[in-house]
Amino acid sequence: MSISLEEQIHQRRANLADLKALGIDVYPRAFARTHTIAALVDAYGQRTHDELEAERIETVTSGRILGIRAFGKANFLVLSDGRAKVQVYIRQDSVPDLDFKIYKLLDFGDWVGVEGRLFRTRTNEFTIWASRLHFLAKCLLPLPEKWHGLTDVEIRYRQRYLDLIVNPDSRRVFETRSRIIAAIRDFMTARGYLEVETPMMQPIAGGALARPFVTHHNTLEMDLYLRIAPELYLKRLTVGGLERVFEINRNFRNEGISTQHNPEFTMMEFYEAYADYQALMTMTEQMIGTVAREAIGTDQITFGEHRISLAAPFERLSLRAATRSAASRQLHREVADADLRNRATAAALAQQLGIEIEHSSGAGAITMTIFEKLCEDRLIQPTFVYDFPTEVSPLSKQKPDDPDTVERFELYTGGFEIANAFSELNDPDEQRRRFEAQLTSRARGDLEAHEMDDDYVRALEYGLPPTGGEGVGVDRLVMLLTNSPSIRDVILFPLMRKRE
RNA sequence: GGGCCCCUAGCUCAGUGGUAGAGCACGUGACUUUUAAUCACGGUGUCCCGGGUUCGAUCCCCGGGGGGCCCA
Repeated sequence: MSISLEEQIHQRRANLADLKALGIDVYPRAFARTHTIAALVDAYGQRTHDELEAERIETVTSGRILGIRAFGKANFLVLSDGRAKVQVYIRQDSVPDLDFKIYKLLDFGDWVGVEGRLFRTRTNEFTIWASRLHFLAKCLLPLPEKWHGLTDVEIRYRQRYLDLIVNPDSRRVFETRSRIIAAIRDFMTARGYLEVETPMMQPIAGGALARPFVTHHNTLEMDLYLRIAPELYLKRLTVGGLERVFEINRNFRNEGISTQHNPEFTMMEFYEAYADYQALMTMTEQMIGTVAREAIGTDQITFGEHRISLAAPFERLSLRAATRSAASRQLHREVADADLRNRATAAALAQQLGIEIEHSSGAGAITMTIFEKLCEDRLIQPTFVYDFPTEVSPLSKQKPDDPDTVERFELYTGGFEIANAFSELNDPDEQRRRFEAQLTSRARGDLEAHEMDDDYVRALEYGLPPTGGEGVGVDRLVMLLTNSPSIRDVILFPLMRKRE
């Protein structure tokens, strides 16, 4: 009697041993098939019973057993190649004796190859009438149940292979993710961008305001950071004359984990000489719509309870105006632009709104905090929020008539940020002053403040042309386009605590 | 880091202060076009871990672990 898990595994191992005893190679090297299951279903799945009988189509295919219906001398397997399923009919008098013995030793989850003819059963099911059965690999552990599938999110993330075996929707998310990245790459290369790769291990973690992971190179005896952004290296390339560059790669930020944050995440970051942030807004709304249409066939999406249009043009909203308007509504009085530009009045405003702020925050950081609290999760339709405080944007170029404000925007959709862009600061003297201001913040205790990067300033001294740059959060874009509520649903192996 | 919730069979889930159940899966048998196959028989377990209360804890209490959601 095989009942407990141990006994089920034992039974499967016994079946494997019996297969070996039949003299077959139970771990064969290769298997030549004429069709994948998906190709079979695509090509012939619509054929009628009479058409299949007339054409007598022979096929060789393979997959994992996801169903066994046994009737003694007439048996049915359901095979899956992950994208499609097909039924296989195994009659004792239609296959060699050896193959029928193999059939008797099969378990749910095993990999097999099948040769046979396509037909439709009495119940009109598209089926392969097997003439040969080949054993390809054993599944030694019982799989999750076929009807309810696997819903335990912890197992889905830790053992993604099980999720992929039994939850076709999960596989579809990652197929869509692949198409999204391909569509982004196509969009960029079609516009003359060069795809590059820059260091993931950096001696100075620059290009963003975030805490880095630290690592160490043994023979160089050098501490290194996993990059928080590729920004400063990509702009060095623009200094070097690469006028349009992009990189799709991982960033690492040593901060909290949430439905919108994984410590490692994928960014598409690009720089375009002679473009400013206005040009990037136009390009971004084209890119998002194009990628959506290419990856999922439409720019009209459902995200949770929302219907969202990703068709250009997107809404445009000044950061301070959006913040003032939300604060005014909540306090039932008119909040002035000046209130956001002075630390004392901005701090007072935050207090009235019941929003906590950091001691190291100046007026700009306080404005950002208020914006994030009051506005961010209400920005459901794609919206460019533009003109950020200089204080929180050490790498962005100021507006010509307003040194407190930089030419920067973030794109919000579905209630979260999916892109961040600006006209790049290319004045080396101003850049050095900004880094020094960041060092002051750091001294006051802001662990996310930017470090000094002398070589980057030196690169600017050689001359960076007017340039616009942007980072697009690929994982979050995938969340939107696959209607996934958590970033862990679009990352194959999200970071989890160690087990045991 | 804080709050709330969850952890029971391989999976999906019930349940109880008296020693644990269902469906699927699994085993045996019947069945040569079934399809969540059916029928008969069989019945799985560190009730997340540790401690406490109790005659007795899977259940109540305390601590810990892992996960989810919300907040930071």
